[in-house]
Amino acid sequence: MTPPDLPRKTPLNTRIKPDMKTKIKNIVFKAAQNAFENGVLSSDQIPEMEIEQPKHISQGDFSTNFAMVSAGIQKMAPGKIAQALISSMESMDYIEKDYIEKIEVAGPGFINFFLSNKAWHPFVEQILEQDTEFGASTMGKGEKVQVEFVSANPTGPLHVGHGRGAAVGDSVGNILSFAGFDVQKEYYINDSGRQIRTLGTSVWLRLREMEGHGISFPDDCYKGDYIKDLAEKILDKEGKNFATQDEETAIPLCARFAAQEILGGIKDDLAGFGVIFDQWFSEQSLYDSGRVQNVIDEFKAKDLIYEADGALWFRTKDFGDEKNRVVVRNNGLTTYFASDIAYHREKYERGFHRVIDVWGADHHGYIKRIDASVVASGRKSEQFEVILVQLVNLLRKGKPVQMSTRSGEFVTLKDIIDEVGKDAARFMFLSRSYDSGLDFDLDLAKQKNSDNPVYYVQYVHARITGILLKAMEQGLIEEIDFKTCENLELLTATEEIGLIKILAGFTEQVEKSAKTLHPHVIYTYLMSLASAFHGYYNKHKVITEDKELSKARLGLVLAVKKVIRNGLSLLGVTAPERM
RNA sequence: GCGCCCGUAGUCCAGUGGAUAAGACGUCAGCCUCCGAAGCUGAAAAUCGCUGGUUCGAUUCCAGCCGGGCGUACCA
Repeated sequence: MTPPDLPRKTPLNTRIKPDMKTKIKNIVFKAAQNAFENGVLSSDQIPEMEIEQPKHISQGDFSTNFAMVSAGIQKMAPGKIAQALISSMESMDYIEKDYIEKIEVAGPGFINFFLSNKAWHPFVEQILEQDTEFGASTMGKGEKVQVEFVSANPTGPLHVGHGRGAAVGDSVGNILSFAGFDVQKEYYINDSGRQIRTLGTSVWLRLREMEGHGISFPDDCYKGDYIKDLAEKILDKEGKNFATQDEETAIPLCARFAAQEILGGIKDDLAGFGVIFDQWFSEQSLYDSGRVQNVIDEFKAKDLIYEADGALWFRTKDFGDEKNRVVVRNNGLTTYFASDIAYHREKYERGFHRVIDVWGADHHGYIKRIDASVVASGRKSEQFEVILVQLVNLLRKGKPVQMSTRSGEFVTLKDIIDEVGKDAARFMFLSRSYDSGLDFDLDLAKQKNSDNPVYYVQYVHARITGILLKAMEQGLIEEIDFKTCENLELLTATEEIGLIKILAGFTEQVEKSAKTLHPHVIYTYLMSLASAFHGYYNKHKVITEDKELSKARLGLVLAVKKVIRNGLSLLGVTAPERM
């Protein structure tokens, strides 16, 4: 048995993060070693064990299942092993003893550790000092990760579904970045192919119509009013140049114009939603640079692509897909899949070690084939991850709203932002796991009342700002923001220690969120922190006659304010000073 | 048929191997001469879809079934 060395330094007043779990783990290892040396335990084997935080306070701050998982190895009842370890710990001499109030055996053999108040106080100082950096982690070790999301075709405005994808992708990017990854956010523009051609046709027909020509408008064209607006814009800018051209010349011109206009609108909408991409990547550029053709040639040479029925097929079946997929149709046109192969290959060539795509759940059938292309390009399957965001059901008064781009009947993301507000919309989208479908009731979301959870959390921030301003007026503090705090040892109320425990857990939640790629972990965390704060606020006054105690409490609430702000910012939600 | 996601209180959901299943909405009963009541306290409400299996231990993992959503194109 080779337990890690116990730290010799006290965590108090140091800049080192007090990592309780590691310390407790070390104590357990050391105790097991002692017990073995004294002949109490029969084996020095250390099994897979965990240090966890129990759900109930009555079960202590930390607990370990060491005794239970050791039962087989030691051939002893878990309860006896636990008792032996505790005796061993009591005879040990270690610094952390000061911070551990008691250790006891409970339930089926858990060893529960109860920490003293002063073990928690240093966190408040740490938060004040680290400020916007508190909660950050080095977990990612600078690994280059790309998160690609939204990537909606520039054939129409963004709708609610895109909003959920945007909120998820942006937050995942923020969280990974905060967790120490080197993140790039990217939008893939499908500015090539049939849909763009259809867009051009739609606009061109409307243009002809305005010129007084009789037209028949095909079913597969886009019917929304925005198409007419685009046609009018063309008239304004280009006069009659487009409409008088022959069809083959005019349609691509219209397509290009329309796509650029729409993309501009998409960028504006996303900016209004607080989403800024590091890069906008054009599908057409993959054709222009010859990358699509190159990868097809290369894969053909490797017999990964073969010809049949006049088309070219990629052997995705060899990589676990249900069937092989077409990359070049028998009419000579490439499929979307062809450029996607080139695109994903290019991502890794740019140096990303991990590539994360955020897709709507209706695209789940594409995962296997893209994965196949990634593996065929010499990357590992684990380097490609897809976040599948389940669909949003838009409701109005509890009834589903029919939406389609083609028919032109939809509620745009912009509509929602205008009516609900960016913060409320983003918070709503991230309120639950994207593994579940989301019912988005417009009438409910439009309500600017207290039913909206975003106010619950933002209110904490505003409330604390109010307290700090008042404290400043009274001369208790010099600035609304400060880095150090006196008298922390005066924080002894159950609610105060409870609050600090939640604050101390922020980093772990960030890591959990980054590991699982689930932003709603942060949402849940913020709700519990907000709840704990509101409870504390109602029970205790921060500013009291006791100036020394007040100072300590001001430090605590400022720490809460900072963590709320840091957490909200990961979700792309602002933390207002007043509401 | 096959594939992916989901099935936890009246409703919406968190929890993914451990000890008393968390929260919100709704319902009921309370709290503002006092740092912001967009808040707080308390109560009632869940055989964790069903059946097996793995495990000392399963809401959590595995299999089968049932129910819901979404896919299943030489569309994107």
